[in-house]
Amino acid sequence: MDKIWAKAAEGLLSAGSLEKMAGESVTLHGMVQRIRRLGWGAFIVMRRHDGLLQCVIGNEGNEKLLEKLSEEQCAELSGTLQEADIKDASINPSTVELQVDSGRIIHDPEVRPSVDLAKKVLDLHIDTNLDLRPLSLRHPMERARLKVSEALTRAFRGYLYDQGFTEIHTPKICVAGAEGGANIFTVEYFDRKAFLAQSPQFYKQMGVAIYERVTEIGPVFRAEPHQTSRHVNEYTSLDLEMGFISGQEDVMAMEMGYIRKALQLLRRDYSYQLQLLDVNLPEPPDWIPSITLRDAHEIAGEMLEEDFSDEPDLEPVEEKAVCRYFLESEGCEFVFVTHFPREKRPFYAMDDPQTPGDTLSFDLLFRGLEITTGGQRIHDYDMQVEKLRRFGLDPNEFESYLMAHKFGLPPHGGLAIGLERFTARLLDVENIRLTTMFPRDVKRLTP
RNA sequence: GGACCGGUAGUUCAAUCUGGUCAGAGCACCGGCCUGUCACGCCGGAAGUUGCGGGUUCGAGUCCCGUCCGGUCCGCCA
Repeated sequence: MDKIWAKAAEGLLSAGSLEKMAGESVTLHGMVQRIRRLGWGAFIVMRRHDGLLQCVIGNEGNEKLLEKLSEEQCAELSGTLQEADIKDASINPSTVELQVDSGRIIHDPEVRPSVDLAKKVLDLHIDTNLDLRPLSLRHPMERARLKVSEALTRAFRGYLYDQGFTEIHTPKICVAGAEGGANIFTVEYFDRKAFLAQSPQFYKQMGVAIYERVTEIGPVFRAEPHQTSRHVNEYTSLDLEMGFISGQEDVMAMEMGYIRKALQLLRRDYSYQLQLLDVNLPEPPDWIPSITLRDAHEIAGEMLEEDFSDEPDLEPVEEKAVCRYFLESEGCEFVFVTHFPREKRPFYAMDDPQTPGDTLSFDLLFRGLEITTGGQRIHDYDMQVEKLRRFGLDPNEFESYLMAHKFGLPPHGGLAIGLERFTARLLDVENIRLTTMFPRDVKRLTP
């Protein structure tokens, strides 16, 4: 019998700890990001798990290594960590570099990279970038984007856990769709047809009666044949649903709390990525303006000198105009829009008793793009059955869902944030495919 | 599903409108030089069936038709 010792894991060096190790002898692994050869030797920039590290190697005694060294090799370098004056922090966010004594190539790639990963900015056509995703994501700036995306999920988990939410995992293979309108993918399920989840909505609502507050981070699938920079057919949804709310404002406040947390976490733990990507991070807001859809149409109408009052939803140009208005007037980059008409919202949306025809629902706009939809849901069984009928749906087909209502549900509401969209607007990236690791769209199923 | 745009070295682009020294540049690559670079620098070299098929023409990357592939935007939505 062999034994795997838990403490063995502690022997793995992290780049974060290297700064404190100046003067020590270490052996480090990494992949060769770039090589700058000079007459006396070379600078080797090693790509490691959380950053880059400059390594200095002289010719003497290392002739063979230097001759064979090339990009994307896996290498092991031994030497002394020493203080370094690094001009460009994107090369090395640390304050040390490795003075190499010896090294070896652990693995040599079959072919050289077909794109120039050593460039500071990976200047690729989006199509080339996506086709070569396993390679292009190795570039420091490309992988930094997904690191920011990680921060947003970390903050979501952490904040909601602190607020008493339970993280759940709901099925992605379903018997029916939750969202009206959006097309749904069909899959073969043994001898039956099943569908890919468009949203964890039903299960979140059931979860409210179980844990009172639930959250899920998971994939959702939309079979819409759209071809735009803000749509993909599989994306990551940051979901929450909470019981005993007094109104949708409670849900909106919870979202604000999360956003503040996310921005604080980014500032605290992701300064390397933010600097590398030259991110203009918003100040954590103390409040966010909230307007009705009618007001939004009016504001957009004035900004664009066009009449939107008959539109049931916000046009993309309106989203941009409304955001510009509140940035200029209030200095705020977030805007809530509320009271969407009944026909534009799913059957589980609570109707507003004050303004017939409207629902207690909201969107959150950020930098010109809708990144969230949420609202109060129907908790009363009779009310839900009646609304299903009004939508032309058969309540019998929603029997397992309606069990939640039938056996009692607290007043509740929730929301869903599009992770890739939030990340893209935060980073000022035009196409959400670039904030998706392996995007799925109408044309793309690989890599 | 609709509208518009594009496809030229490994890669990012120029030359297309106005057909004729128009097969060009940067980076990557190969060779040489460089004792601190940091998107290193300097000198030299190799690299393209201009997506594919057809047509017009003395001549097509360029104009026309077809076809394949892709992008942007709209409907819808996160």
